[in-house]
Amino acid sequence: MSLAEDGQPVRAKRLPRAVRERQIVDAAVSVFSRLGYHDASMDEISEVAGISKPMIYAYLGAKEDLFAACIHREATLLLEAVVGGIKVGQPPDVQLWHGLRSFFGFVGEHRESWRVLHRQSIAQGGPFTEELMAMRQRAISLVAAVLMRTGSDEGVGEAASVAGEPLAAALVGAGESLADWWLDHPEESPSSIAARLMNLVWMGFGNLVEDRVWKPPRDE
Amino acid sequence: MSLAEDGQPVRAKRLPRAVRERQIVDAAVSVFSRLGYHDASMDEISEVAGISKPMIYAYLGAKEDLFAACIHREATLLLEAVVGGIKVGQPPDVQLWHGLRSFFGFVGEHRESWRVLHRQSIAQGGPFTEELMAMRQRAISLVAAVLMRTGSDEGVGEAASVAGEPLAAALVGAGESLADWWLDHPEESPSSIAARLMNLVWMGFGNLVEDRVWKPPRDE
DNA sequence: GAGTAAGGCTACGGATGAGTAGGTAATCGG
DNA sequence: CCGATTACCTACTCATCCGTAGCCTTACTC
Repeated sequence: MSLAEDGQPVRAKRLPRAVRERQIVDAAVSVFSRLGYHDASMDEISEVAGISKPMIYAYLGAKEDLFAACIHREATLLLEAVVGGIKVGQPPDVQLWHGLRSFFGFVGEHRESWRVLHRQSIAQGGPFTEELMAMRQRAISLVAAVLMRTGSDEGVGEAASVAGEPLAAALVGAGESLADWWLDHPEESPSSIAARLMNLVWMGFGNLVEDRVWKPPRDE
Repeated sequence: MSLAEDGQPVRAKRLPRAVRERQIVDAAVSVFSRLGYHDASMDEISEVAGISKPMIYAYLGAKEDLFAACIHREATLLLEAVVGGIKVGQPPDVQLWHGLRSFFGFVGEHRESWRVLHRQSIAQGGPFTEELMAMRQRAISLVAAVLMRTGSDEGVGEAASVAGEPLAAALVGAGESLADWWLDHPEESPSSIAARLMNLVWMGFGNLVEDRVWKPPRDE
């Protein structure tokens, strides 16, 4: 238990429910990220949140519910960041570029969120996967829409239009694991990571080995 | 406890240690894959293996050791499959194609192995990640070597040679998550999955949206 | 400034599951 | 055929940790 300097037990200051809920989810994301779902104990989360355990149960329910709340909040934030980064009316490669930059920008600034979101929720399976699947599906649709827009503008080829969704899935997957890889190689900048993936998926190795690379437009 | 039809307790038949160890690891892979590291209990593994729990401890040590043994065995098998699938002396795109096909072929026939290897070991972190990292690094080096060979043959461009390793990392990552995606969309064939990734990383979207696709050579 | 609702706490029950102690039966070298 | 070795088992101990019962205490409300 926490004791003040005079040895008296410390009671947390009274705060409105909304604020506490935020603090609790913050703490939970941090602990889940560091220890994983199972090794994270409700006791530790409550300690990090600066509050006692029964409050978590009162506000956010059981451990599963708490975890689901984490997933949901972080997924929403991530998607908003990516959607917000894309400017309509641009050519598709530029849209893709901005989307990737927003994505890696978010992951770079919220590594803990990403760790919980991707690694943990995938590994747990069950009810958590659904939340993640929903987000991934939205991301895939987004990418597919960008590609299809190109198609309708310029008369897309048969192969691409038929395979739009799975290709988008592959790209989203590539982004996910490159982000994972990045967790373990944190020295790179978000833009440089985004550029790597952009070159890989837009130009392809076939072009890259002959030094034909993709470059962002002037205005960045 | 297991009882025979006459109500007598059943004692497992005596078998040499090597055989039992194999059975135990087989059972462990299956249970870890289905339930995840933490929810898998040693009791259930012993039951699936058709043997009692102390035998596991006697032969393979604690739960962590058992899991590490699973990772190690499956990783070795996977890498051997991929390396064995690549024929030297072929052009780089064909080598890549064969490597991808072997990879997805293995994952398709050993979904349980892949689930343990990738999803579980990544999520657990700690000592298990190392084993996986080592394997991934070997895969990355392999891919990088294929790309670099192209470079020295045809005078590779500055961008590609500088970025060889990270690009290979991105490709390996893309393969990993496409395999993960595949776990949840099992209706596709291994070749079709491999072809998707091949097109994505070799041709790039830039080509695909204009219907320029990559096709395997005549002899498959 | 009493009443009350909402924020906060300590301390425990109960389940689960890792790991072990200590003993029995089958095989093998002599 | 007889130790000795090795395979194998049942039945526990002990720690961890989720979730809750029951009880204070602070701050608005009239």
